[in-house]
Amino acid sequence: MALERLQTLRGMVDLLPRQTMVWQQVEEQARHHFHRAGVREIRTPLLEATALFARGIGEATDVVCKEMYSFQDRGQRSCTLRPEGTASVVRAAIQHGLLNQGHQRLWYMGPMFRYERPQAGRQRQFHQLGLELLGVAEERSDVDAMAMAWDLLGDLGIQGLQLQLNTLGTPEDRRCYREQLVGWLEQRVQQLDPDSRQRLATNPLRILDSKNNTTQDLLREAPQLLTTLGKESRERFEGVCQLLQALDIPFVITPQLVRGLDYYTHTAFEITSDQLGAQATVCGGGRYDGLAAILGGPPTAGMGWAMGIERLVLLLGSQKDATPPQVVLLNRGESAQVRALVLARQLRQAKLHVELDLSGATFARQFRRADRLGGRLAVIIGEQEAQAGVVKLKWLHHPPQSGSDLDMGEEWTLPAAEVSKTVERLLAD
RNA sequence: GCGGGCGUCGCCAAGUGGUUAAGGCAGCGGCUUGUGGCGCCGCCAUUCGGGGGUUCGAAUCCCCUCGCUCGCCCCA
Repeated sequence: MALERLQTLRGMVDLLPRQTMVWQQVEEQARHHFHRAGVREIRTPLLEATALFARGIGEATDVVCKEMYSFQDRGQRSCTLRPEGTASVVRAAIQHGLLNQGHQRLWYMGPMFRYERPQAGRQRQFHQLGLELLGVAEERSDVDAMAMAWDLLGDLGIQGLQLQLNTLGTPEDRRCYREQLVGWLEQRVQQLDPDSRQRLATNPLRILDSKNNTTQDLLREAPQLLTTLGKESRERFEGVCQLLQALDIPFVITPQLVRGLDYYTHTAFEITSDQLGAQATVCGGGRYDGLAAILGGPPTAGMGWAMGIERLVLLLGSQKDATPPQVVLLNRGESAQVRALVLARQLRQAKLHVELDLSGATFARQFRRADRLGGRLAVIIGEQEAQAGVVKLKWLHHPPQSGSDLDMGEEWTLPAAEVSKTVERLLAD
């Protein structure tokens, strides 16, 4: 009877060292980006009261009704691992009175959880990078937010992206349109695919997004949200489009872009890639002017988006090895090992990237490993050097072009006290 | 939740009913009692995701199960 293998839960993923380099690159880029734009970071708990998401995201949405990781804690409270970030950020802003202190420009990054069947670009624990602008209703803020997403992706060097734009109007616009659409579709139920029939009762707007071809053909004749919008909503949308044009950001209007979460109003958008397979959305977001009030706060305009970091990393072409060390410290013999330990610390305090060989293997092995690591300079301490209070220096690869006085293949012996300076000088050339 | 594909060593991978389960990479040890990037030698899966069955005999066939993966769905 074999022991049960302990491994990650389904849909949960370990990030190994060769992958974390790319993640760090994304994280750093994001930090700089937001910093330059005056957006400040907010960190909220992974665990929240279930009611926050039920109310904020919408009881009828797939996320809430089938995808949440919910459980009772020891105090019989219903808790949920956050499936997205916006509800938490708005909750925090309300709870701490941020909404009474002028508008807020906030970003976050961290794990989210949805109980779904994993596939390419979709995991049960995944990571999002998000932006929320609270307290500004201006069309300019919609565009500012979208521009930040677009430019961040651009700076990361991601190609082949498309910005898809739509408007959902006000809740009244939507309600009105929904009635029209449902009325129109009910007369044609027989022509609908089973999925869409189901949705007619639960979430009729999502039918617009159906991938069923005959349904899509049928929908060509259906009433359009864009044409049933109120005047104000329509003008607002046109304003947003013009501002995007002013920024030279290309976009396509996609009337069937509906978004899954209830809280969206007016602007809705997605940035998609043609290289991600079925899960093509890299970034999604929109305006959610009603959310703060739904969560019990002061009525507050809101605009935001989230990016899936796993999908970004997929697009970045994944893996990078660690940068090679500048110095590798080879050492063998009891007292030499102690000296090497001390020296490694000194060199690191001098801000050098130092790899200390801890294997105790023969020098031949240690050289081999140093070479494979791609180290530049070898510092060698054996018993003889340890006795004499010296170390040896040798290039592992060709010295920098500017005629270093230590030649390739040559070795210098120098007092331990001078190593730090000499190494810095050699590497600086 | 529903379909399709797959599961042999840390990684890649041969093997499709018959005695000891190829090979490569990585790792470890040696050739070289203290000098690498090359080479050579040796070691590294009593076992083929797990369980049951068929058979004289199974990694190879059947059933169940778990996991991975792709798509539907949904979205980041």
